[in-house]
Amino acid sequence: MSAAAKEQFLSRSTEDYLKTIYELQRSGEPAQTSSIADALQIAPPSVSGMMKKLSESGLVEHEPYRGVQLTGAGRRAALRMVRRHRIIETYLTTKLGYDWDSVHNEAERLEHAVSDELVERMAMALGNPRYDPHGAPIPTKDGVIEVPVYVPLSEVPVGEVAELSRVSDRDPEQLRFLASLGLKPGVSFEVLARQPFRGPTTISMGEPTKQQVVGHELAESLLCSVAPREVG
Amino acid sequence: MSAAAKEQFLSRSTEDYLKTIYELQRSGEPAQTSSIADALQIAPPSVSGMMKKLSESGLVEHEPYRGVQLTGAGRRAALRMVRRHRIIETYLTTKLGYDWDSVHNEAERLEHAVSDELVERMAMALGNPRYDPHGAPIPTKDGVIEVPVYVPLSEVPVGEVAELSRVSDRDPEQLRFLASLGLKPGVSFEVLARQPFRGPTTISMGEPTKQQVVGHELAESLLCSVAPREVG
DNA sequence: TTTAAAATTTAGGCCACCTTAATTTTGAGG
DNA sequence: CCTCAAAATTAAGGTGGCCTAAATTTTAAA
Repeated sequence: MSAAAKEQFLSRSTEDYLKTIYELQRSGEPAQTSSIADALQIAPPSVSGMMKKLSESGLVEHEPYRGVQLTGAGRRAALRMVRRHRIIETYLTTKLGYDWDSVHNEAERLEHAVSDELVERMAMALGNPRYDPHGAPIPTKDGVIEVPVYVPLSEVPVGEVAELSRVSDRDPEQLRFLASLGLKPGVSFEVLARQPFRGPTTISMGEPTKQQVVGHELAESLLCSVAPREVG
Repeated sequence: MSAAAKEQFLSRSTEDYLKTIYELQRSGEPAQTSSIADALQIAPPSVSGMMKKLSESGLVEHEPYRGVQLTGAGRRAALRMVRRHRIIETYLTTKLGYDWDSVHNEAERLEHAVSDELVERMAMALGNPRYDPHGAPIPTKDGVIEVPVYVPLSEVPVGEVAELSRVSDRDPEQLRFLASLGLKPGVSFEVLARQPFRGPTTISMGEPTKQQVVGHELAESLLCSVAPREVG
């Protein structure tokens, strides 16, 4: 009776915890209780309790006072949720006319209610997309996810040409603002200038070419791909 | 502060109870505890407990030992769920290639997770349909529902021409069987014969015309519209 | 009219998940 | 090495929603 055999039922709450841990743990470090509590808007003791249960279920490894890491099973379950979330976001924007700033909340609820079959049907209808509307990679059905290397706009060197690859889907207001600037994944631009002391970055983009000034905080959350320089 | 003002949050469980009561109460009679328990696959005492809570919330009127009836607010909430369910079923069959026998369970989960906005977007994408794939009328956004008069096939007089209007969405096997016979809402047929003692009904339908024999139990669940006879 | 069967409610308990308050562990600075 | 604030855990308690067993009410049949 292997661990893979018991494809257990996970509560909505458990699914949320796993997805959150996955996202916090992307840096490789164990996820801390307080970060999880923060992300889920829950009191820390609730997290402690749940961590004990999750580790008894073999979904995380919990070293008390140190944090948790997903096990293989936990990671698979988390990636399943991530796939659902991103497929749903893509479907809602592409097929039902949602704006990219309003899909996150809807997906947050739907991801717990859809069946695997529905997810795959949506993916099929979309032509198995690889990225969601915010530029985030969509894990495959078998839990494989691309791990791109991003550089925040705030760190793209002046003079460089880069492409905006990914933005956070969390803040609707920020997304509406980005849309108003024409800043969405896939857009190319050149970094013209950057002021020191966490100052704004100036870029040029679009057709006809236009200059934009982007504040430091916002620039930090705009993840870009820089064309890799030839190694000479 | 009118009762309509407090558009309260309803738990998933509450939504299920209200929808069930609505469906049981269609005859006009109060819904009985045991019927509700039966429909929701729940023990009767659990229902009693919930009835007390629902009546304290003003969603039902509970006369102990006699059953419950929806209040205005309860009925509105129930119809909202019915609309969701039927819009979702229609969307899944029309836009995502689901068969009519598999949409019920999916809708049963999704109806609790979708937002009003998503429901309306789906309805819009479908052109505001009036009936779901099983022929059931879809309530409007404001809670108005058509109440057609049906005659079960088992009671349509021999010699009559009628149209199949509605079938139950509950039993996937029955739905697959009906599909294999070509029996779906909208199909017209003539009743050729019926055996007594709850025997089968024979109908002719289709192009080219074909005869079908339908057992009594199945015939009871096939709701038909008979062209109203001229009053002469 | 009595009384057994059926339906319902009350009583008491369990589980999942959340809370606040108290306690323990950790690790940075003196 | 010691102190102490921050972080995490344990303890204790609440709510929602379900259960079973027992008590009660209704019903319908003898």
